Amino acid sequence: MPTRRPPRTDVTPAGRLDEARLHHVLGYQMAQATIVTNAVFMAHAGEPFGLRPVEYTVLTLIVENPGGSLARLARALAVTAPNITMWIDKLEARGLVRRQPSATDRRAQVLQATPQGEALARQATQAILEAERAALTTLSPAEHAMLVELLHKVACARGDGAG
Amino acid sequence: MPTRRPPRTDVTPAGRLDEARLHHVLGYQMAQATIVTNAVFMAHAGEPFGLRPVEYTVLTLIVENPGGSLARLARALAVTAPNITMWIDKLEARGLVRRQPSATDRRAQVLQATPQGEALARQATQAILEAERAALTTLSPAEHAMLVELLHKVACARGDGAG
DNA sequence: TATTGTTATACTCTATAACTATA
DNA sequence: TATAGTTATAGAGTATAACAATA
Repeated sequence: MPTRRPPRTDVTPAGRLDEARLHHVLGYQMAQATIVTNAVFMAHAGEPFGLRPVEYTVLTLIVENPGGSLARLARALAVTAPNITMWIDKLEARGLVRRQPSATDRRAQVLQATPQGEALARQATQAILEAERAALTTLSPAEHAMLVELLHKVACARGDGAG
Repeated sequence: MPTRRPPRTDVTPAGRLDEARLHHVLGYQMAQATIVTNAVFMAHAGEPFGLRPVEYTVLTLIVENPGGSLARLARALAVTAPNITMWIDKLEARGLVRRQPSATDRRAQVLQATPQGEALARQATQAILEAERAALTTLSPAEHAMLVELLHKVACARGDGAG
């Protein structure tokens, strides 16, 4: 007679550890899922294109919002001003984005992606979308789409007392 | 006549930036949502109980899996061995967990939470669950539960070619 | 030969403080 | 007085390499 094991539905994906109460903590599940999405990003976009997650996000937000300032970018990503300065420095040194003086506010700098930056962002996004779809066969297309929307709703809770 | 603004459904929660293509990148939405869950954790569990996110997770996994090894914990959290050693050092110095020699493997150390560690983990989990529920009024209870399950499915994709 | 755990070390990333310039 | 951006500096966190002990 084989050893009986109690049925388990709550386990960590890799470490085979119980997570009975932890299972319902959203922050914990976010961290565990981020392990997967980070690995997908690094393998299919980060390493091929030489981009860190933050660099990719910053670059793409600039591509999709030409003419934005560094301060607005810092708020969007919840990072500090010196931090954004550093990442823009790196992207500018690689010729992916450009700083230009704002026409309306002489304190501010306006950001714009170069043609190379736009091309890189487009290729990276394409690669990530395909890689995520391929990696997450555990989710149906409908579930995948629903997850994205639910996460967006969570993100929109920002400012409502969460941070 | 007021200035006309084009209707926008895809914007960053805080920075008011378009994210048309970025919107469908799961890793990006994960990062944005993590800003919220991290803030909730820090405000209601991290600062009150003096716990970093990793510390909370490590402690709770030990509470729910007494007798596990450091190596297994490292795999569960996808962190390196020296990293786990450091976090266990900190938790042990605070009297929250204990290391004990394994009875079956003389290389391994077995981890166990102290009564104080168990109490702290229980209180912290309670606080997080309540705080997340309170902060995410933008999600219905059903959506909240579904989000947790979808994230769990994503996390379970680990090892299937994602990392 | 692989695995467990530790130490030492370096690197990445982030945060804080102080500053200039402009609103 | 507040905001935009930069610089300098310190701190947190992580990774790598090398090692000892055991499987």
